[in-house]
Amino acid sequence: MNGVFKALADPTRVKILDLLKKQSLTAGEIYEHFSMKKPSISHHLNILSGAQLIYAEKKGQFVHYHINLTAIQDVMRWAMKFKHEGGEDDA
Amino acid sequence: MNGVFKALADPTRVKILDLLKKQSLTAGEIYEHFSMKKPSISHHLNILSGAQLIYAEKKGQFVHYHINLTAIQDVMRWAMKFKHEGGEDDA
DNA sequence: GTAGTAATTAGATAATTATCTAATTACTAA
DNA sequence: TTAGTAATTAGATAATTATCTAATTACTAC
Repeated sequence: MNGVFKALADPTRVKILDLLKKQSLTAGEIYEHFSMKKPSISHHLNILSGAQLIYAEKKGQFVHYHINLTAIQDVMRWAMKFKHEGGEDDA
Repeated sequence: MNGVFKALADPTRVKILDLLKKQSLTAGEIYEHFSMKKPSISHHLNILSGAQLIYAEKKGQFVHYHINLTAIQDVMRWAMKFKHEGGEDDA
């Protein structure tokens, strides 16, 4: 989970996730939504991929990025487990 | 949410939350579970407080820290909303 | 008040991370 | 095979963050 939280700790990356949950996009299309340079976007995409929050699919010279909701579900389960199975003294 | 994710992005802080979900502890008691120095723990407690993940209660010369499950619930809702109300094209 | 303990604040340093420019890889199309 | 486009990698720099020591604040008890 640490990689996921680290990935989510940057607003640029959360914004990328918000874009990708609406529709899959190429690296270039993602880039268009930001004011930073392409290599910086690549860097963020790389961190998101590392955390399994997105995955890449190469098509010709384009790289399409897709959301991976499994990782989001992991966050949900982490929070749920924390909240409900949290402070038992006698497990 | 960004403050919360930033707070969760450090393993020490998540471990503190794990301790506090079992029971409330003083700063000193929390400190005992780690190998780093007290001011570093203070720093982490401060970040967790800032993210509303914990809150402090001063009692004499001790400061008792308590978990705040509301912030955890916010994480849960964020993930749930992301997952389920996510990619509508026509809202 | 003075000594002792709990905790934080201040200030410095080291480690990490975000961003940039320049160079490179991979593919497309004439 | 050369020119053009998409994307990443390499390497440098700036900003942020984690940690430390030293100093300070706040409280307790004699």
